[in-house]
Amino acid sequence: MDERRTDDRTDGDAEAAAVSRFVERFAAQLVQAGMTRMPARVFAALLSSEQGALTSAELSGQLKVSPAAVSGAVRYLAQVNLVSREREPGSRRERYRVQGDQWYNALLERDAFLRNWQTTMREGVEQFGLDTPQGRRINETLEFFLFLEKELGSLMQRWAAHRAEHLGS
Amino acid sequence: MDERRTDDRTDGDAEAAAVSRFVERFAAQLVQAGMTRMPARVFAALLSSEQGALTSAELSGQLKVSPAAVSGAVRYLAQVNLVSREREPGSRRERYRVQGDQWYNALLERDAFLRNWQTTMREGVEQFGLDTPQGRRINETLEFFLFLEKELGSLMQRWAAHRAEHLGS
DNA sequence: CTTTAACTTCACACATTTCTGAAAGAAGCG
DNA sequence: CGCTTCTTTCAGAAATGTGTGAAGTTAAAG
Repeated sequence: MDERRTDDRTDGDAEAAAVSRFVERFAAQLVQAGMTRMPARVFAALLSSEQGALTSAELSGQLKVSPAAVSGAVRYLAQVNLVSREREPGSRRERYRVQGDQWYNALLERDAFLRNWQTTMREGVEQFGLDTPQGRRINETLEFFLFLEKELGSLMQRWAAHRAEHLGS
Repeated sequence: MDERRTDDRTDGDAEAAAVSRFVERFAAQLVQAGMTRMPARVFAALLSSEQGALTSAELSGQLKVSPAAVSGAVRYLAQVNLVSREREPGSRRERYRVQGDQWYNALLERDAFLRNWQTTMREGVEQFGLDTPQGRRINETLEFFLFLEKELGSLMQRWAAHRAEHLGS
């Protein structure tokens, strides 16, 4: 173990820089996977925060972006259930928190995608008919999506079990 | 069954329009899932083609885009193993073909993603340490990715079995 | 070895996306 | 009930991405 966290707060700046490196690197990978930049950065920052929650001002400062940008990013993240909003009682400050079951939800959200794709494929099969090569090819894709939907359900159940066994929370 | 394929080639235009609708719709969904537009359109067109393969000129004409655009799209698709290039012997024409195991490969390609993410998460865990909430949170994410990698492997095996059983090819 | 057909590369124009600053909108506090 | 503080909305500037046309490259055919 090298220079990680020089005991609590001996050097806040270096610590902050290290956090920033991790945040930006993770965010970049999320972007690569299709997420837009600002939501990715906000999500990474929240995941790296001690409490798993930060205020708008904290995010704005840490990521060096305007409050408006944070607002937009949070709106998106809340919509896809990766982040929840908390009103701190007795203040107009709002805290944004990463969901404990973040990726779980993110994957489940893929189900909606799969449904849409299945619909499209079904229409394709109808249009071309199973007596054409195209029709059969598209039908196989449809079968794959159906298979995937079924499998992802049980996969997430196994994850929930695995998680409960290995980790307290 | 309504107006699908009025027996072979009675009305090529209407048929072409119907194909185009399917292609564009499917492409739009691929775009929504993160693929760039032109590769998505090319892939959808190939999937809907009778032979599962088209020449550059055919794609260019059908999608109403320049050869340059097709070239770029195909380069990408070949890179991610969704399409293979075939040289028609005795002609400078090239045919692009959808892989039979398209989605299979697309998913396997995700493995590379997972590895990268795992690396980043491991660094995060090291940086924060398991004695911090952040560290534990990031560690759980790492565990999830490890779990996912393992599960996806067996999932694809099951698909291969399922496919072999239900379909001839 | 030249011609010609097909594909590719590259610079640029157009379109889209993304973030900011300013103004308006909520919500506690005096 | 108005003041203050935080958040959101919106128009526009800046950055980014995407497809085209023209020139360049490769390879078959004469």
